Amino acid sequence: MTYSIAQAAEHSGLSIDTLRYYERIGLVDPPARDSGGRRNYSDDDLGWLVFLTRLRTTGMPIRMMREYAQLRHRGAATAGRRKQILFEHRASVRERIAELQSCLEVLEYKISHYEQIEHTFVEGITA
Amino acid sequence: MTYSIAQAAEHSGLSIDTLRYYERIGLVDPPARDSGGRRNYSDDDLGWLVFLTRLRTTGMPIRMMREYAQLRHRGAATAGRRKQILFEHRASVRERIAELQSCLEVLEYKISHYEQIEHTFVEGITA
DNA sequence: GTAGGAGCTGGAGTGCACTCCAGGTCAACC
DNA sequence: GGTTGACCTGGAGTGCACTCCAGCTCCTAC
Repeated sequence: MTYSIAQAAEHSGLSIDTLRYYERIGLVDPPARDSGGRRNYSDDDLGWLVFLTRLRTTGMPIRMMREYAQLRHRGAATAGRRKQILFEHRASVRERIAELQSCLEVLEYKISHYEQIEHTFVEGITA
Repeated sequence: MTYSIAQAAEHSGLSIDTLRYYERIGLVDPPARDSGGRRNYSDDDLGWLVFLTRLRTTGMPIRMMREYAQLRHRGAATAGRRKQILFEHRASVRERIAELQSCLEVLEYKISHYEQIEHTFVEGITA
């Protein structure tokens, strides 16, 4: 099964321009082409694209994704290093979640502060 | 108690340049100045700066922080709108956390995959 | 009184990750 | 065979959030 660039974009959630951009910078291997020179993405290509979007969503910088892509290209011998990258990235994602949760608490506090103001205001009216 | 720009930077975790930049774009009110024209940040100024860093950490875009800052400047009448902004932002932070957590699962899965490869490899050696 | 260091200003430059564009090709349908 | 629409290329442009710089002033300590 092969997919046009529009279908690959649809499936991965990336834009067509971003797909071509990722190819240019070496994040994805150039996909096969049809007789007219158009890209034909394979299921494997799509799988990799989807994985990339996960890494991107978690804030991995493109240069690190590229390093990972290049290691992957060099085969099984690089599995250790790839695992290490994911390992470190997992730690940073966990940190990020913790950071967001702590900021969330500040937000909760502020919101409750506004709710208290509103409450006081309503009491002021009814009193 | 007042603070130099270096102290304000230290306390807020923002750089000196960023403090001046935030002032230029209207994110923070111009602080008082000493006789030599140097900025003197008050405790209130620092509190606001710290709150801004929380919003920034959670990914609030600067234009939204600026809207909030402007509303704040207009006083109590805008409290409702400010609360609404925080409310909506809280929802987006929660979504972001959920998104990160779901990507974290993919990462866990990938890492366990690499661990399985290593395991197989070790078995291959010892067998 | 001068050397050094912190701070000042307006404006230019940076890095990231896209996003858009002009001008072209190609296949299919009417 | 002409039009339409998807896709192609290389390269330029965008938006965000800083970050850096030159050239200056001011205060302090020697």
